[in-house]
Amino acid sequence: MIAQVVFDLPLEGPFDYSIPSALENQISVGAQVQVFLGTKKCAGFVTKLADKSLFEHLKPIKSVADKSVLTAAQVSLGHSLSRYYGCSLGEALFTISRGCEKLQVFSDTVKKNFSALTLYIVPSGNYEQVLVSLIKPLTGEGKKVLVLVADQFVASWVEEILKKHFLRENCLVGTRSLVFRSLDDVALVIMIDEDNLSYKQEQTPMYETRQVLLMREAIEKIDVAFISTTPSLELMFLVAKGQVKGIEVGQARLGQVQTIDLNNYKFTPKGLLSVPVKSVIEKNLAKEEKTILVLNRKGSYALSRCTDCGFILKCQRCDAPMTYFRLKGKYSCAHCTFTMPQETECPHCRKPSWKSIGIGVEQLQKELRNTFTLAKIACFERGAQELKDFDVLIATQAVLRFRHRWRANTIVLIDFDGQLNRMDMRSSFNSWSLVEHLRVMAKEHIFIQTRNSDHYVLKALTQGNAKIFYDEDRNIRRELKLPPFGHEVNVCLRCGNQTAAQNMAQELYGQLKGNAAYPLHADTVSKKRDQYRFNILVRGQDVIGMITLIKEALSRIKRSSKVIVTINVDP
DNA sequence: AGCACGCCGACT
DNA sequence: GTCGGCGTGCTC
Repeated sequence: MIAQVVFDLPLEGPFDYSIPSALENQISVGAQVQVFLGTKKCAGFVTKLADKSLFEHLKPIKSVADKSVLTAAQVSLGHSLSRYYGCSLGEALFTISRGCEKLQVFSDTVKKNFSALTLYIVPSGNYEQVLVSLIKPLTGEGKKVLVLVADQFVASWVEEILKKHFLRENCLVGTRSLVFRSLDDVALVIMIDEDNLSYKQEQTPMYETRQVLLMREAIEKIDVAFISTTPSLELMFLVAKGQVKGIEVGQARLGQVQTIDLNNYKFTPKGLLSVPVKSVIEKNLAKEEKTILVLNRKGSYALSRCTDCGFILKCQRCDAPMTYFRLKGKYSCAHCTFTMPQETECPHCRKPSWKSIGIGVEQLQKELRNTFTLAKIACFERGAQELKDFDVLIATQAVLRFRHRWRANTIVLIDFDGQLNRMDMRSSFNSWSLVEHLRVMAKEHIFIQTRNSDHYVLKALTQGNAKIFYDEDRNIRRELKLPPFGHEVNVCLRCGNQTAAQNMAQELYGQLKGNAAYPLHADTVSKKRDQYRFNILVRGQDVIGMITLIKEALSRIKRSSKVIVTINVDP
């Protein structure tokens, strides 16, 4: 008997090893073993047992780790992950294994006869009743419930709710990697806010938690309940197809959304605050009510440039302009840690025609201080766990972490258009979803400053009608063959040496271009943290087919060891 | 990915 | 003469 073993490396494998008779009864598919790969001792997982090998001299398995045995279902999930996300089977299995490291519990297997997928749409954002009604029937029977949450803030909110209603510790609350835990003793998986962006892993394998959960459901037949304020289009599509049952719970309340059309205030002095917003802040100050101004930008200015020679200050390590921080008196890069001291003249031509342009938090702060001299104005800091006392708060969307604990009278979106007009297929969803979540925080009103009042996102928001948004966004995505109607796979090649990365990208592009079935285009040249990046985007219907195609193309070209290749499905 | 092997340039 | 740079290719 021989064992086929895979490693946590970008190597396809598997590698054959002989099984010493002393270890024979400890080795099974899913077992973790220690072996020598080349000269190094490595941990690996057994993926198959076979009678013979094509290799003549096999190394023996050195030892077996008694814990971290993967279940058959987890190994099966590993295959699905590696096929769909283009990582090696070993990388997939080690990702799964790390995801349940601290949580491996051995208890009775829960019998499952069928599975159900349900989406609870809760426009009010209050999930307490749904959570309790889902979990209550399962308590006292030794069955466990997994609750997947987007971040630590939602985790502690959910834990508080559970503590209030249930005594027994039969719920496990955790972020995305909890999706890999063994489900043998689990009766139900609840995924909260599946549309949240932090459910996407940004390292290999770049998985999407919702997708992994659906893969697991297909393999293991487990009940899954999604609870969301603004479900993703991907999930709504499954509801429309009848694969997921959709249930709307309650009505949206609070925050009425109103637009402030900036086109109507052309002749007011320039600044970030429109006349109606100023008067609302004033009213709130008089009533001692709080106002939150949302502006999704850090720093003062988007970029600094010379109005004479046109020179733009860029980061030394990245192909991106530097952001100016007026209060700190320096320029800082959004992509790395690089900073530079403030200049008073053009660093290139030394003329005084040196200007910083764009809008940001610091400018808004200055404008507020000048207009409302007596108000307590605070800025929401990124790392902040608590809110300090204020009358007017300037915040990025990170302020949403307080949405279940805390409310303001009025919320204003200062630069909604900047948000909406990003050239990104998800910018419409993200803008709409942001406001829908902010509604939970606003006691009275949400004001949106915009020049695009006719945009379907704004119509959906002001009319409080999600259907307007979903219908229009679905049509656009269908037209452009974007998810859920098609998929994108991005292959990124990065290297400190520009020509090395470029040559390999060119060669790979040549290999993929020949395959006429897939429309394809090479992407922009940019540099991040001293690494040059080239992207090749493949679009199509069948993800696994595209991944196979890319893998074949990669195996045909000669690979420079310095160039790092990453595959991102639906980035 | 990590490591060995191997083939060219500047040093005691 | 040797130390060490990194380009190439393999790991059962």
